[in-house]
Amino acid sequence: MKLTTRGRYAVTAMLDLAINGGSRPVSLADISGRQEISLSYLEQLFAKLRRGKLVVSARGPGGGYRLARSRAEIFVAQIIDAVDESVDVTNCQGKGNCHQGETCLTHHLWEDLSGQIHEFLSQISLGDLMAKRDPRQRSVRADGMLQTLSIR
Amino acid sequence: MKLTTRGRYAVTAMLDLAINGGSRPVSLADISGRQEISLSYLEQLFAKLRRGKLVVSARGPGGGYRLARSRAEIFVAQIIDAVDESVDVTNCQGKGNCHQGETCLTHHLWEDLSGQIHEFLSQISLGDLMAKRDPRQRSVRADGMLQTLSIR
DNA sequence: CTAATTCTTGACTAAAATAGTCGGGAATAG
DNA sequence: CTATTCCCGACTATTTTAGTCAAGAATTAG
Repeated sequence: MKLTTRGRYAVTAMLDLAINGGSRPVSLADISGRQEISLSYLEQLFAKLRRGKLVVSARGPGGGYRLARSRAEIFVAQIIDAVDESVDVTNCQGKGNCHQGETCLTHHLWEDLSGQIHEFLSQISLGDLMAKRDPRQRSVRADGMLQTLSIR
Repeated sequence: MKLTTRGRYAVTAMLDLAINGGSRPVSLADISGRQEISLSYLEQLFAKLRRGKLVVSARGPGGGYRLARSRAEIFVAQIIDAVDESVDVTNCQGKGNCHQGETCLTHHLWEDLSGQIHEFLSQISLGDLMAKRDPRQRSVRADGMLQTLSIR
């Protein structure tokens, strides 16, 4: 898991789409104007988001992009994964060298943490962010069920 | 909140320190060897970690670094904050322009999410990562108390 | 049909961040 | 004294980020 400015742009743009996209598509020019992200850069991002099946496009006048599914079914982790191809963290990729070394241990611990962050962001949908009724409430997936946990 | 390779290096190095640091300090040369991070780069990272009061140093032969406090009192968010100075996300920094605009809305939502990630990483200590008795158990701070939540 | 709109693609570029290098110091243990 | 280790600043190479440009394809409005 990586969390860069590009990922932030992507989430921001998708949020804009979720907010401003009703029945009709939203053009990149509109998003560019509202979010102050260069149009060409948005084009690059949306190419990846489209490949990631998160948005669908419509060309021609009145065209643009719309979410590929409902706000509740698009999660932050998916957006970031789509635009930020993940890096390999280990330097002994299953090669089995550095066996029992501290190297493997810390790398494993990091991967574990990274996985937890990913899991965390997999629980937050665009709909959750928009709803935001009570920011101190968050839903946590546990054993397949959704369990509401109030934090802070 | 940003999560880059630099932050990963820092957390990895701090984990190494937590694991290999007993009573005596650990030299950067040792960490460099184990984690395959260049010595000079580690020096830069540890300069920041020291300024962030996360480690203390000891010069001379047998010297090195040790954690500034116990493993249980050093949290991942603190490490990342120390080495990855955060960026400002908004483009209308409280100036009040773009009032009521969609721009402010999405930025606010992003900041909110970013804060949640930060809060999440503020709950995980080096000790937690090391303990890792059952990776499916994680502690979540709620209302000042620690509440154990089993996930997945 | 025509023209304007909008996505689509690829190549290129500027700027910033990342990762690493180098060389000289200062403290300190043995 | 001397080897070790942190400390510091300047410098550099590489990669990533962000943006530009240009040509083209699909589609809709009129």
